[in-house]
Amino acid sequence: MKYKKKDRQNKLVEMIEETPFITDEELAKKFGVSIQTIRLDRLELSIPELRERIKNVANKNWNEELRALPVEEVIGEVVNLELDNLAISILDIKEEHVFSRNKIARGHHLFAQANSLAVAVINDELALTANAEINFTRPVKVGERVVAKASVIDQDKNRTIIEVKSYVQDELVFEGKFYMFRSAEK
Amino acid sequence: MKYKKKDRQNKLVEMIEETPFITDEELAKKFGVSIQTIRLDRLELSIPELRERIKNVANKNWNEELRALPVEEVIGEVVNLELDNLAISILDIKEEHVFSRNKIARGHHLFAQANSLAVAVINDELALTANAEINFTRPVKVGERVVAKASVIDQDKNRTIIEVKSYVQDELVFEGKFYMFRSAEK
DNA sequence: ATTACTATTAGGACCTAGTCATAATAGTGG
DNA sequence: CCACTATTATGACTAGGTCCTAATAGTAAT
Repeated sequence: MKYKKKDRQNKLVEMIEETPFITDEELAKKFGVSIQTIRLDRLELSIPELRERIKNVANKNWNEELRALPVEEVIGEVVNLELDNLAISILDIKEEHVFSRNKIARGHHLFAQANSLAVAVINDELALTANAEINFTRPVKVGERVVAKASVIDQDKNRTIIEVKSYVQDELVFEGKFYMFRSAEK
Repeated sequence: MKYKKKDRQNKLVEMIEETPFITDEELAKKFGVSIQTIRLDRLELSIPELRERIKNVANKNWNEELRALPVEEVIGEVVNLELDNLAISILDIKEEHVFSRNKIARGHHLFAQANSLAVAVINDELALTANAEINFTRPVKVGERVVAKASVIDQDKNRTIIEVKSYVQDELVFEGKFYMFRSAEK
């Protein structure tokens, strides 16, 4: 009974993350408490109201700085982007990313995050991966947050070399060198 | 004389398309008319209210995030599997696999097909990709069918090397060498 | 049991960005 | 001037909240 509040608040955070388009009223019903309690919880947890949450999700897609490349084409969430220079994205490893047997992330998700970030950082309509050398340096488990950092390390007429390093906390979990084709020269 | 009704409505459509997060009040100011006029205009043009517009953008974003990568065990359909020897899978490239701009398949899908096939061919509970060298030899377009063939080319105590070649018809579109870890020895 | 404290619930005033319905007024064409 | 459209005004109502105050319930320590 003592931890009831805590438990509820933890579940609340989870639930709102999963289905952010949920009203206080619906939440109150699900938890069997009053709307006021839900609102107190949100206040304590600094979770904004429904409309703000919707706006945030919508804004992700409408961020003017990111409009060079449609954001939905990047795996993970882009948190920083300087075209032709560097980019950073975050991918939270969830159940759907891992092998059910051992809860280790499937390689192709880490690859997808890195590869799509490499595409995003290139300021070009047509950016294609020609080849890549990649390394999975440490297994990533469910619940971990992978931060991928892409940086352009070489660039000539129509080829760009991009290095992507992905970390969980300070630990390197993936690194890759991507050789990309561009349509136009710089 | 300001804008005529028709003109204003045309401009209105444009403006809302450009900056969908604009209130009727702001629109009224921009056009120098009353809020009611703007609302009549929206009614005639069947443009939903601000909150609905935001919700639409948000929903689009949300759906696209959810379909980032398919969740199935193996990406593509396995048509042949001999454990510790070879495996073949087919992946039909659809709209959701390609860049909207040029209809070319995103590299990570080809990688995912190859990598998950490499995992599948290994007769082991725990098979992880350690590193890989990959080559995208030809862009794959929407509508094409990619056939991936994985074959074990070397195997020792707890490492397996797998070569995957992917074809569209007879054309090689992707090749990769995957260095995989296994938990148990053979 | 009394006090202290947290947790929960309740209520009201106010807010934004609308909806819908009704009515009055302005501007223009014939 | 009349008819008609366009515009504006007004009021009642809505969802999904915020913010503030106040009452009550439950538990813990003295």
